[in-house]
Amino acid sequence: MNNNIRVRFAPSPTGYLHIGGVRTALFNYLFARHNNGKFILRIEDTDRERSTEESIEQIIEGMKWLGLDWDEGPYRQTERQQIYLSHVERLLKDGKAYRCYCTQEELEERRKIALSKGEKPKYDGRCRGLKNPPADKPYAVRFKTPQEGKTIFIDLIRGEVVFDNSELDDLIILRSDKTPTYNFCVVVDDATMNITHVIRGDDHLANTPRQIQLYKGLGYPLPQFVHLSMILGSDKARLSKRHGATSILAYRDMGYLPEAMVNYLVRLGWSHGDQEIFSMDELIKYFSLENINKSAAVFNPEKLLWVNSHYIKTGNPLRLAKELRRHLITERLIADESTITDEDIGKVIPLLQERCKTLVEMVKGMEFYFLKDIKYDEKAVEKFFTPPIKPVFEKLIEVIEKTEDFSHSSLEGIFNKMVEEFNIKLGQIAQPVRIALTGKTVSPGIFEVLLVLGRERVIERLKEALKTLK
RNA sequence: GGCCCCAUCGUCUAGCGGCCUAGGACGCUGGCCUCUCACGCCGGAAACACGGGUUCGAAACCCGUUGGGGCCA
Repeated sequence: MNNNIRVRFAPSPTGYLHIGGVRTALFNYLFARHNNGKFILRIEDTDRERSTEESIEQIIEGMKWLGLDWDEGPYRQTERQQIYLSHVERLLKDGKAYRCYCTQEELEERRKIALSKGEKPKYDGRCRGLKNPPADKPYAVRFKTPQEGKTIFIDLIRGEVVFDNSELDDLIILRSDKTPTYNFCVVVDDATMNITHVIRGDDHLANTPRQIQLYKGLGYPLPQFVHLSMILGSDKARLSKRHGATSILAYRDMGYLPEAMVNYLVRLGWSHGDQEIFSMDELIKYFSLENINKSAAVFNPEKLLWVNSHYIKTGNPLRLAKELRRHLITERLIADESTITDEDIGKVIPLLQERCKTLVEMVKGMEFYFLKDIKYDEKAVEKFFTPPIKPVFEKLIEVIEKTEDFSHSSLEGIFNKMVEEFNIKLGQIAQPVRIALTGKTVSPGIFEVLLVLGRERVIERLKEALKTLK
């Protein structure tokens, strides 16, 4: 309907891309896509001390991995310094801002005094109407903020929010070192980029009245504001490293799928009836701000794991193979430049889909398929490679070698016949064979393993096992 | 400390004044299935923070309390 909608995700590149940030990005993205609007990526690297190129690369890598493609940007604040400075000039010229010659030390001093008297540690506005400004002293630029009345705005998920202007002080917009400040840059950026909906974290709610005053001072129309509640850790404190991994790429490396991350994160604060699983297309179709929850949400790793296992279970093997390749390489099961195809990798995947909750687990489970030499689990050998199994293996090799039909049903028939012949239970054959073929007591179904390895490798491995039996 | 925001099972949530003796999902748990491990299937325990109003009727509306979170330094 409205194709003029423009939203942005504006991370500061001072570390990795946080999953809280991802959720904010996702909500912006879905809102834009649902409304046929534009999604803009803007890097807020004003803080040059803490911003790094590496961090910018990580943000972009994370966004791409998740499939959150942007329509414009990435813009960078460091490339927009002139724009900020010209806006400062404009405010000075219009008499809406003034030079403040107070030093850090003086301000600190006054703040302490105010605090000790039990007063608000607010700037006293002493440079506001300065008649004779000192000629050569360094100065900051402050914005003249109204001291009376109220600033009222409608937050699209919280409703009316009211702040007393007396709470606001004259905000510094340009530091004495000529660098513009955060709140000022945000407003100038959002205004000049024609952002219609500012969708961001709750932590910016209290900044909004100052920003609104800046919009007014600069004569720009106000955007709509939408403040998303925070993601908390299990102790209800703001989610941080001490709650575990918070970097999106860390989750990728732990074997989570991007569709699982998106699906889990979107359900933290947003819902569509009782539905739990959503494709990206469904999310775009259903997403709306009205269904966003006001309260903060606790990040729950168990549920994320379940969502991930769902996507592993239901994923197309070829699609999973693409994502799995990265992990096979880090686990050194295939070489970096391996020519193995996704189709090849995809052959084993169906055997593991029901059994793995992460791709890292899947890689573990696939070792038997890629490894040339099987290393036997010691305890398993002790328990299952007992003398009575020797004739069973010998017979099995013989039968498998001469069977024409190397299929699931035929193999099942062969095993069943052995069960009768040796008067044992299926498990008593399956377990030793499993160990011979995979080295472990845990694996996919035994017939599936036989099939995926193929007759030659099966016989090879059974013979190898026989050697250890003596 | 001041200001702002929030409050349904342990967790994510449905609920937008009567459909609620509160539904779903994760997790937990009892059972079934079974060649291992899983998957799956059937069942169970588990919540409207508290106190006042408003109303014929409140989980839902208003006020307060408590608790949690955020911003400002």
